[in-house]
Amino acid sequence: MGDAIDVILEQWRRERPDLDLSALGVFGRIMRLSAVLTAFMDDWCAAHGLRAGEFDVLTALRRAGPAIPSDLADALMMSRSGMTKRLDGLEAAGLVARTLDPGDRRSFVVALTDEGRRLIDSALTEHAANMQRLAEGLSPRERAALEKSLRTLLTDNRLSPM
Amino acid sequence: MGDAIDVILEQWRRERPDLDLSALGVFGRIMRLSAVLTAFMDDWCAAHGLRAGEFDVLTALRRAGPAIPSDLADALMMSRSGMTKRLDGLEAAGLVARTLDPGDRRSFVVALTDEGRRLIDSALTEHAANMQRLAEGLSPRERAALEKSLRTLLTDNRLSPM
DNA sequence: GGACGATAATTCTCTGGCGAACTATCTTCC
DNA sequence: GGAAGATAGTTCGCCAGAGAATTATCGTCC
Repeated sequence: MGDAIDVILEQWRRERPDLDLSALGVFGRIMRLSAVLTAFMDDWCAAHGLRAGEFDVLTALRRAGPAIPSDLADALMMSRSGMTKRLDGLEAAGLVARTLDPGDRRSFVVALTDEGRRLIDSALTEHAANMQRLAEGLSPRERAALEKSLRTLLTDNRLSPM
Repeated sequence: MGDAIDVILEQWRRERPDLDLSALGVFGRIMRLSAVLTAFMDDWCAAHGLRAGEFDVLTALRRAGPAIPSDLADALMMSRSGMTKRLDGLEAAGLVARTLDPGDRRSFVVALTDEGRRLIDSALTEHAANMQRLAEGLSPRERAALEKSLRTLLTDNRLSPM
């Protein structure tokens, strides 16, 4: 009835009973789920001829509309240089287009091409079904409570100081 | 009263009302929390003269005792070649030692050195306090429910097929 | 007991992403 | 209106980690 994290917590209880590492019951599982989800998305994207990072850019553009590279980088919590590379690849693949930003000559507006929009729209249907299926193990009630707790952790950000 | 994921869900509702992407309320937050936690650990480890990956190896050895590189790689869900590199660094830093495995001449037993053990034992105290503090926003009740739901997601693994 | 497939670790190569520099443009402030 | 700092995007160099290939050893099966 336990998972890998239960084993780890038990090991800590044995080796360092003086420490309370029980919070790893939450954060350890979050990290592991993230790793598992990442691996899943990598595979799934590869099967659709995309890299996971590219999929993220396409979905961001699809749901929020055209954006400048800096805002995309912020939204995806990554560096601007990394975003430059991703956009290079997506542009070479004909999935996005950089056009001049009329309001700021330092910048560009990135938008989906027709092909990019078609691709992401068709992939999204399957993606939604995948996500739905992954969450099936939880009752609606549990899912709501889970979301609420995760939002709490994200929101009151006790991470900054140290 | 919303976070970044609430915004994203609202955007999807507007742009693709035909799709049910509500499961992103769970998985999006898990991915974001993981990114935030990773950034936190990177900074904190750097302040202690370690890389986050090295910290993971040291804690694995500390709680589970000496192990061979393959098992360490599996436990940390990473490749063996990556583990070789990490161990090279840790060995050069004098924090772990590879000794011959008497039972299998293909392999080595990796163990903490005295210095490695001292380092990780002292870091762990602060680490436990950090984790404890990060979870403070949740009541014990909420935390238990959160752990249960996360364990469910980890355990009934609907990820494999496609 | 020898052949053959599995496993352990390493090396090599490749790649995605980060940070630091750099250029161009914008904004602000006197 | 011009100097000074901030911001946008890119380039460059670097690094951690993945995967393929390699070598050595183990385990198994006849």
